Parts: sequence; structure tokens; C-alpha cells
Amino acid sequence: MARVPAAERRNDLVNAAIQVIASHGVDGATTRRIAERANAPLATLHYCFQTKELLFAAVFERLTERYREVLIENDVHGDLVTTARAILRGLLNWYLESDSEFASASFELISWAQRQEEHPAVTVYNEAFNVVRSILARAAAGQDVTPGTIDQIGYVLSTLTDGFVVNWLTYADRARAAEQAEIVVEVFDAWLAAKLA
Amino acid sequence: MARVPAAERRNDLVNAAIQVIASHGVDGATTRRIAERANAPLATLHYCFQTKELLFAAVFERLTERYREVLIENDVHGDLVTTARAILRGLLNWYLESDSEFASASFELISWAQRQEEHPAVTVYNEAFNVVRSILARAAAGQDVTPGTIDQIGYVLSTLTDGFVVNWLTYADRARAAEQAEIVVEVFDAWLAAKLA
Amino acid sequence: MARVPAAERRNDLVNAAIQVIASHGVDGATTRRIAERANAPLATLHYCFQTKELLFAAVFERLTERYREVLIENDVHGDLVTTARAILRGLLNWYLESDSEFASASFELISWAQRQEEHPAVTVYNEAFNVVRSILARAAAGQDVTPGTIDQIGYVLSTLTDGFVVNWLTYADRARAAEQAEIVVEVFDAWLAAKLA
Amino acid sequence: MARVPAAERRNDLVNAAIQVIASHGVDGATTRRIAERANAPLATLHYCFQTKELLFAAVFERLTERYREVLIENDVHGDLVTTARAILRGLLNWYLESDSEFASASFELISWAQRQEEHPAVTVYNEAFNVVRSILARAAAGQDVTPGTIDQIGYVLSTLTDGFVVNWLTYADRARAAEQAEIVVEVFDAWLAAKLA
DNA sequence: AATGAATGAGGCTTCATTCAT
DNA sequence: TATGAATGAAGCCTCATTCAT
Repeated sequence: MARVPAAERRNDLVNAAIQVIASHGVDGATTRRIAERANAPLATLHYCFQTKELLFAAVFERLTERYREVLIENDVHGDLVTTARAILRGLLNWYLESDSEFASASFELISWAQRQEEHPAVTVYNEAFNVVRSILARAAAGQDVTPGTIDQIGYVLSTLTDGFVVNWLTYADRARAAEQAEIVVEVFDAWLAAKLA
Repeated sequence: MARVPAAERRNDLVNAAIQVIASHGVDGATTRRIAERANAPLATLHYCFQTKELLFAAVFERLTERYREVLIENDVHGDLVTTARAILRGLLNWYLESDSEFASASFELISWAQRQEEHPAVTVYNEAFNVVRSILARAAAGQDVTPGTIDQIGYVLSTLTDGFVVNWLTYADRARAAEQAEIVVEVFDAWLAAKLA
Repeated sequence: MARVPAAERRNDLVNAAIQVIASHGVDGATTRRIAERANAPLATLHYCFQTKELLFAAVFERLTERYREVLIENDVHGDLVTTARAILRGLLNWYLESDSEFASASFELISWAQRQEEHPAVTVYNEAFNVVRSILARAAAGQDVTPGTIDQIGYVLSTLTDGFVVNWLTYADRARAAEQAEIVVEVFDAWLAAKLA
Repeated sequence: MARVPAAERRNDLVNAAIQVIASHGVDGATTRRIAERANAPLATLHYCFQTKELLFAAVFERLTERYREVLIENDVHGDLVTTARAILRGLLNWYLESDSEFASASFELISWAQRQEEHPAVTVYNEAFNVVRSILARAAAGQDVTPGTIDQIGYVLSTLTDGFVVNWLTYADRARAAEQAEIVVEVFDAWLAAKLA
């Protein structure tokens, strides 16, 4: 096996971990499988990441980044309602993309993360939440909206998104999920309209 | 030695499994741990349930039952809006109850179940959905509501509930979750009002 | 399960054991499988035969009996050569019979029996040998044959038979085995002719 | 810790397996016992041979090799009769050698092998048969002998050998077996003489 | 007398990790 | 530095057997 510099290996391993988690679940994501997917010798995994836990931490960092990207990509720089809805749609679409291992993987990791010392899940959530908040805050700039309201919008955003994902992962029926995405947006709109009335 | 009827033993084991799953996650729910929790030798577990998988199937049955009970307990026999909201509140409260290992366990099991041949997760969902539908249908009896609408209400109900749970399991902060439950109900109300207007 | 008297059960269990040994091998012949085949509760096996070892001892007794029967059935009461050859043919045919679990079972048991305290395999062999000897002795009555020669004939008989079985069990090809039986008889004839010349 | 090359470790394990099979039987040849005999931790066994079955496959390869060696060592390069008899004697002596776990092990494995998917027992037999055939063919070079006859000689050779071994393993009485070896050779000679007359 | 229930011992295998080079 | 080799701990499961009724 060709000797590959550690930095590159780290990258490969994180990617491999995400793929394996997405397809085999957290508990199916063994070091061997991950190393194999990364085309790296098993020992290399521990050479690059002293511990499986540390590898997963890196996975979390990557997921955090990716969330941020998705959010920013979907920032339409419009008014509050328009912007919030765009974010929601962006997230739903992202989850629906077939190759979005990121989505399944991050979902897979939620309950695992809970049982870790450092609660990395919370970190991901907080990070994502901060990005959402800052996007919404700018969108609300001219309008008369309290920070509390923005937080609530963020919460509803994530609640709807997560609820949507649970169903989508359970049934794995894309057509059905696409329809449901519409309903989710409808719900969001109704609430926003009532809220900001 | 204690000569316990098999039915009871099976019961104990299912309970133990639920507790262990709730506290250690699906992958942390080893046969050893479950047997220990049930105060039974490991071999007894395999005497009662030839296979770990079969034990988990029994867990699913139990969860399905429990869901049904919770739903029925929260049927207020009012009109559609009142009834739907009562169900939502009932579910949220149930999830919030401290000793509700059922909730965490069933959530834990979702992604595991997905990877099983028979997809028991889908079964739980379908069962729960049917109960919700029948309750809502009766509530809507005199009113002019299409079956499609009732299905949508069911879907929104479960989406909001699941989204709520994800957050609650992530942060494990009861006070915060209690507040968020209010928001969730608010969202539901807003959408229902708009929908049925 | 209907309560069945122990005596009858013993019989069923021995039969079941022979069948299971023949089809699953000695090590595949578990108490559970045997009980199941005998249509008896597992505990009954140990009620009838304190130990698996004791059950197998009974199996050996049965095999010994059966060997004796086969030998006697094939005693043509002719002269030495005729009689000896008839016995050989009888044994080969018996082994070739498709439903002859006795044959496979007894062969399966040889090496197992070696490792038992009481060496039951030796007993079966000795018993069979004695029967052969007495048949041959009578056949040789008028002729001038030493006891040593009769023992040798017995030994060659069993050597050829066993060698034949090994091949037959290995290849499990009946047509081939049938041809080989002819050769075996040919070998026996040649030796007997030379010996008694 | 001793940093032994994998090839050597594999070798040790195969040897250990043969010894354990010879002394404890196929079903008594547990991974634990084999590892212990090889002075290796249990996990090492599975590092070298993913599966017990694969280890046993390696055992078969070794046995096949050894058979070939024994046959070739006993090729006296004489005429057909001389050569055939030399092979028979060589095999009988080999089986009689006290440290010949190979012999007992290979016999032990026959019935086990039958129940394997790939029937490795057949492979051992076929291999051995081919070697015998080629040796005999060369010995018969100048003589007027059909291939069919050579095959028959090979078959009789193995039948006599196997029959001899069954008895030897059953009684484990070396003196007796030595005498019987003489008879076996006598039988072979008589048949060959008649055959080639 | 006969059997459902129960179990300690041990089966094979896989895990994350560490060692030696 | 990077990796083949090695391993203790733990995974699930099955065995022959015994207990309590």
C-alpha cells in the first residue's frame, strides 16, 4: 500500500467515516470498515487519530462546516420571511439529495453523541444555530423583531427539519418525502405569518 | 432457580432491554447488559428469545402498544382541532416525563430498525399513524374534512413531535424543552387554523 | 406433548440418535436435535439416559445387534469360500442401501468411540468379529482349516469392507461404489484362492 | 509481542490444529485448544485465519502435501508390481509410525470434510490418487497394462490402506496392526498376481 | 413419572487498540 | 513515518445438564 502523508490520510478517513456511518450506522462503523473504505491500513487510522472517538470528533467538525456551508449557500439576502423560508427549503432539499451522506450521518450520530463526554452533538447544533441566527438577524435588520423571536424562528426551523428527516429516514420514500416537504413549508409559513402579524 | 414462568421472564427481559437501550443506546444494549438488568443469567435470555433480534422485535411490539395507549389516553373526544391539539400535547408531555425510557428507546431504535430486514420501525410508525388517523376521523365526523387533510394533520403531528424529541434528546434540558413544547403547539395551532379556515 | 412411557421413549431416542448421527455427524448430534427428532422434550432425554454418553452406549448396543442380524441374514450355510464371500457381499450391499443410517452412523462413531473410557467401538468390532468367526467356523467344519486362518479371513473381510466404506462415504457416488464392490469381491476371491490353495 | 512473521504463525497454527485433531477429534479441536497448543492467543488464530473453517482448509492442504511426499518417498522406480507393493508398504508403515498425527488427523477429518460445502476430503483423495496413478503409470511403462487396470490398482491400494487404518485406530494395538499389515500386503499380492497373470 | 424452565461453561468471532519495526 | 502483526476484552450464541414442579 502506497505510503500517504498523514494530512491527506486524515481527510480520507473522515470522509470514509461519514460514508460508513451513513450506510452502516454508528455501531456498524468499525475502525476496520472505515480504514478499508479510506483505502488505508488499519493501523494508520490510529496513527492519524489516536482514538476512534477523536476521529468521530473530526467527523463532527466536518459536519459542522458542511451545515454552515449549506446554510450560507441558501441565504437569499431577502427580508426575514423570505430568508427564513429559503433556509428551510434549502435544508429540506439538501436532506433529500440522494448522495447526502452528511445528512444521514449527522442524524445517525445524534444519539451516539449524546453519550460522549463532550456532547459534540450540542456543538454542531449550537454552531448551526448561530449561523442561522446571524443570517436571520441580518435579514431582520430593518424590521421590528426581537432577538427572542429570531431564536424561536431558528428553533421552529430546526424542529421542522429534524421531524422531516426522521420520517424520511424511516420510510426512505423520496416521492412521499418531496410531498411532505411542501407541507412542512406550509406549516412554517402559517406560523410565521401568525407570529409576525 | 426461582422458577418464574416464561411469560414473566420474557416480560422482564423486554423491560430490561428498553431501559438499557434508553440509557446505553442500541449498540450499547448488549445481551449481557440486558440480562444483567433483568437479573437473569445470559443463557436465560437466549432461552426466552432465541436471538437478540427476536428480543428486539418484542421490544418493538411493546413500543407499538405503548404508543397506542398514549394516543388513546389523550383522546379527548372533542372536535377536530381540540382533539388534534390534545394528542400533540399528550405526546410532548409523554416524551418529557422523566421516566419515559419508552420515548428515548423508541427513538434510539429508529435508525437501527431501518437496517433490519423487516423494517420494524415502519411498523411502529404505521401503527401509530393508524391510531391517530382513526381518532382524528371520529373527531372530524360531523365536519367537512377530507381524508387527505386528516392524513396531513397526522403527518404534521408526527413531524413536530419528532423534531421536538431530537432537540430534547440532544440538549437534555427539561426547562428549555418545556418552553419549546409551547412553541410547537403554537406552530401546530397556526397551521391548523390556516388549514381549516 | 403427550406423556409417553419411558421404555418406549428410550427406543425412540436411540433411533433418533442414529438418524441424527448419520446425517449430522457425531458432533452435530446434539441432545436437542436428537430429542427433537424423537419428538420428545429435551428433559426426557436425560430422564431416560442420565447422560448423552449413556444414550450413545445404547446406540452402540443397537448397532452391535444390527451387525449381528446382517451377518446372520447373509449366512448361506455353504462351504467356507462360498460363505465368506456371501458375507462380504452382504455387508457391501448393506452399506450401499440408501437408508442404511446404521452404516454411516457406526462409521461416524468409530473415532468418537476411541476417545471414550470404555472404548465401545472395540466392543462392536469384537462382537461382529465373533459372529463372523462362528459362521465361518461352521462353514469350515469338514475342511482342514486352522482357527488362525479363520481369524485372518475375518480380518480381511472387515478390512475390505471398511476400506470400501471410507471411499463410499467420501465420494457418495453409488454407481462408482457399486463397481468398486465388484473389485473388492475380486480381491477377496484372489486372496482366498491363494490362501486355501 | 514476539513479532513472528505471519507465515510462520500460520504454520504453527496448522501444526497445532493437526495435533489437536489427532488427539481430540475434529469436534474436540476447538479454536481455543488449537491456539493454546500453538502458544498463541486466541485472537491471533483469527488474525491469521479469518475463520476456523479456513484454518481447516489449510490443514487439508498440508495433509495433501504430506500424502504426496509419502507416496513419492516410497516410489522405488521398479516394475509395476514392485512399485505398487512398495507404495502400499510405505503407506502402512507411515500410518504405523507413532508420531504420525497426520494419519489420524486426516482420518478424523474425512467425515467432517464430507459435511463441508467444498468437500475438501474429495480433494485430498483425488490428489493422492493422481500421484499414485502417475507413479504406477511410469512403472508400467514398458508393460502391457491398460489405464483401467492402473486405476483399479490405485483403488485397491487405498481400500486396503483405509481398511487397515480403521482397525488400527479402533484397537490402537501396534503389535497386532503390524501383523495385520503383513496380511494386507499378502492380499494385495494375491490379487495383483491374479490380475496381471 | 415426566417435563417446562433455567443455567454455567464454553463455542466462534470481532472489536478497538498497541506493539515492533 | 507508516504499517503489518498481534492481542485482551467483549460480542452473540449453543451445549449438556439440572432443577422444580
